[in-house]
Amino acid sequence: MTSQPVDRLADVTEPRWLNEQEERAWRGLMTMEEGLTAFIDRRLRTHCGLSHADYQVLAHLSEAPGGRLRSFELGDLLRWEKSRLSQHLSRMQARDLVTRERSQVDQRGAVVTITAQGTQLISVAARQHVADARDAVIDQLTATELKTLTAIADKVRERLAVLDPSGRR
Amino acid sequence: MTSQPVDRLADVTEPRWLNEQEERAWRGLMTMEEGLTAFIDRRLRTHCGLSHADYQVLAHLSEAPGGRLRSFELGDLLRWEKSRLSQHLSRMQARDLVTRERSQVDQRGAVVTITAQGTQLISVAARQHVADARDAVIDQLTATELKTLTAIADKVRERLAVLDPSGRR
DNA sequence: AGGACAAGGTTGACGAGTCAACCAGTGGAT
DNA sequence: ATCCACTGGTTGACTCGTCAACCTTGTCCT
Repeated sequence: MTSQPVDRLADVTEPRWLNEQEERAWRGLMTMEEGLTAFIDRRLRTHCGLSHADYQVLAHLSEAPGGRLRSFELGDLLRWEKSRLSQHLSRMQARDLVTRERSQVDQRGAVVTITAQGTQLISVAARQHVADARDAVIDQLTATELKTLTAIADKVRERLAVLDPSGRR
Repeated sequence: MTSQPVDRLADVTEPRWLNEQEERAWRGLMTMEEGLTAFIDRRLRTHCGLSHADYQVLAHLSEAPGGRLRSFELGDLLRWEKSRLSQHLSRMQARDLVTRERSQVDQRGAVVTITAQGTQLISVAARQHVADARDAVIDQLTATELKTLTAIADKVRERLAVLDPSGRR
């Protein structure tokens, strides 16, 4: 629109674009991500009646001692906004997957507990989930690729923590 | 590659759980995905006022000859449901990022065109996007990792196409 | 030509996520 | 004891994605 002093804004106006190899990697990653999340969610939904979000909530609860967690602990594990968690738990409570009570220790707080039905469901869903994970990803890769993938994920997560410390919360 | 009948039956009751290495890879991948999509979307939103979805629409349009595409072509590129596309385009049209007209060739169809403002915005956003992609992922990885990542993404996408042919459409 | 069926899009209702505002309880400082 | 900031959670309004129903136009078959 308006003419600018070129040198000062050099990297704003002309960044280092991706070369062919980088472009392929980036597009591939984005497309894989979209496809994979859609796939996982769809399978869980149609085979178990759980969304991926439901699954994650129940998974964390079922791994916790007594199948119960404080709301904020759950939120930290999931890295969800508190309002999202609150609303989601309301819906899950209505479906009899979890219960909520006031904490005895801290009157502000809520304790979330997985129900028998929730426990039942997550046990089926976990089998489905691991089978899908194998089928779509894990079993498709060599041992080397698996190791590299882990390394990549570690690096990126670490980097994101630096770039975006708030990280959705 | 595919499991035998016997395995399939066994899978239902007691699947092959993930070993430690596999578990780390899978959890790492999931967490990276969530973090990365959140990051990309947040940056685009706060720096350019575009959601990632907006970005993808405009990117495809700006790469098309004349900055225009039939609705269904756009849908195929994005792999979006047609209703999602329709609703999203309505919102983008209201924000003066695209226009829609009836196709002359096929009276059923719509032709979507990027506006001047849309062109302006995508050019800024693309710079932001590539900078973020570098910063969070590309520049963090070695050449080998980048190559392996591409290979992994290719394999997974290919596998997903087999497992989930509908693939969100 | 006529009728069935498919293709391209739109709409409405609903489930889900985000943001900002809010409320109640907690825990210091003074 | 009182004031005040912080923490843990909930609510309401808005945006976004999905599903099913629907309408119009094109296509094919006879």
